[in-house]
Amino acid sequence: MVTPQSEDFSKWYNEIVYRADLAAQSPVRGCIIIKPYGYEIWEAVKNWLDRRFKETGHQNAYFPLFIPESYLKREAEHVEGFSPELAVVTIAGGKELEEPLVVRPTSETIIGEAFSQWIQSYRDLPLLINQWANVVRWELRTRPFLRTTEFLWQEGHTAHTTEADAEAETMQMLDIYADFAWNQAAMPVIKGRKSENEKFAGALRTYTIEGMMGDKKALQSATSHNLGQNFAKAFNIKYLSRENVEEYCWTTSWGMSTRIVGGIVMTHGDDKGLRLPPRVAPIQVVAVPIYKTETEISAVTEALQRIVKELRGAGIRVHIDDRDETPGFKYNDWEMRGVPVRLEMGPKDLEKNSVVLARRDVPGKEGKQFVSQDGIVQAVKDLLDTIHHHMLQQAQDFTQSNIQDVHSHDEFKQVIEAGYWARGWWAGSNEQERGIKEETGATIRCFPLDQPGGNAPCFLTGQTADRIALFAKAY
RNA sequence: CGGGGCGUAGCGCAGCCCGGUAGCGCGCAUCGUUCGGGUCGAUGAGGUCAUGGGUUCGAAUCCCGUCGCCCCGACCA
Repeated sequence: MVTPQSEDFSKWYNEIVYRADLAAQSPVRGCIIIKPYGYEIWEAVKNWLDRRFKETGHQNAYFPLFIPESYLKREAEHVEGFSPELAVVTIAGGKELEEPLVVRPTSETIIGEAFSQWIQSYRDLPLLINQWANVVRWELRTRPFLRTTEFLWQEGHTAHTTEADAEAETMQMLDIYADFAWNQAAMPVIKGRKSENEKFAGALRTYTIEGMMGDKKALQSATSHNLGQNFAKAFNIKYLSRENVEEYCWTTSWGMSTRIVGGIVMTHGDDKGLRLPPRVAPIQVVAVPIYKTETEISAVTEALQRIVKELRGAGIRVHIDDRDETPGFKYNDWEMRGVPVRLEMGPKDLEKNSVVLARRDVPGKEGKQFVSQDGIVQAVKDLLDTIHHHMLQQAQDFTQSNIQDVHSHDEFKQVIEAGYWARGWWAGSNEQERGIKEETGATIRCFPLDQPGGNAPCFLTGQTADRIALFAKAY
């Protein structure tokens, strides 16, 4: 049995990560071993995103893990933002290095340097590059997947001729992330813009998708930055325009990381374990044969093999659990590991030409149904789809019912104190935003892109505000 | 960096106060049994007790130091 979410969410999360076999602790502080089952979820993320990146004209490349320390310093805000969490190599090959190398915390700088050489003319633009990589940030507090010292991600880096083009790229990638979250991971994230305090170090504007986890804390699930000309100026990324004038590029960067695996766990998991959204689940259907005698074993196995072959032929990811354990043990085991559909087949099914399909998202008898073996492929496909939508709907209901509108400072404090997200008109300063954080622990998660429009008084200052902000405690 | 906890079998822990040469549960292996919601039994394998030093005839246990990891905060994807 796992610690119930209601008792200690954090403890629940840790237990799930290890017991569902997603990851293991490593000998290195803050670093985890991503085990095959967890890595397969990441591969699902990766494969989907990679396809979308390529469809939208991006190409993959790979840049060095090490970055000359001086590069980081070329963009003032950037170095200030990242220097506290850098790992720096000062000795290599038994000798002290002339210039220390930082292990990349992100690659704007070294890619910016490359871009400055690659780009000469407006004909070279837009330049659309992505890299799949590991990065290192020496965070003070780590948690499996959500914040590890080393993590995997993709970082897109692009250069454009105009601010409008850069902004369009930034939004396009944000939309792809949101598409992934909603339609693959069944996470109803909210798209929005970061406040000045929360934006990426060195960016002009940062956009984010924010998701509500099972404990109502917010998780920044991906970000997309319009870097303006900040990095172009710092790294001399210039092009010659059609009019033969030298101009600075407008650049963007955007990323999603292995953090999303933690987000999936915390969005969907329950007290029986993990619940994986079907489209990212490494195993979509686990087949459990049921039998008593030798004759039954061969009969059931044979029929099951046939069904599984059919399902696999249709592109469904099926695993047969033929371990020498009792069915009950297997049910619990696969529920812990979050497999969306369990297919049971036993002697009774052979007689009736049926199988049992059990849904992970609907507990107990209610989620079980007998289905004819004829048309099993379509039935399973439909069921996986139904499960996806049901999980999305559940998460959406949960998110919506835990966001409260606030109109005054007192109301705000109560709402945050009670663990909800607060939504309210905001015209406060950066200072006042920091004050709120100090006072309640909540930060502006974003200014949602979806705004009501018009004006209303700021809940804190009473001044006329032209936009609403979402506040929450965050991971 | 502040606060707390923990290092003993693959995992989770007991033993330590009151020194005498290591034990329980799970897991693992083999055999049998069971099998539509965590079967049951038998046998067996597996440990430099984190590490350095000290006290002692004798240290997992007492004393001093070191290292590491985890959890809670501040920093952050």
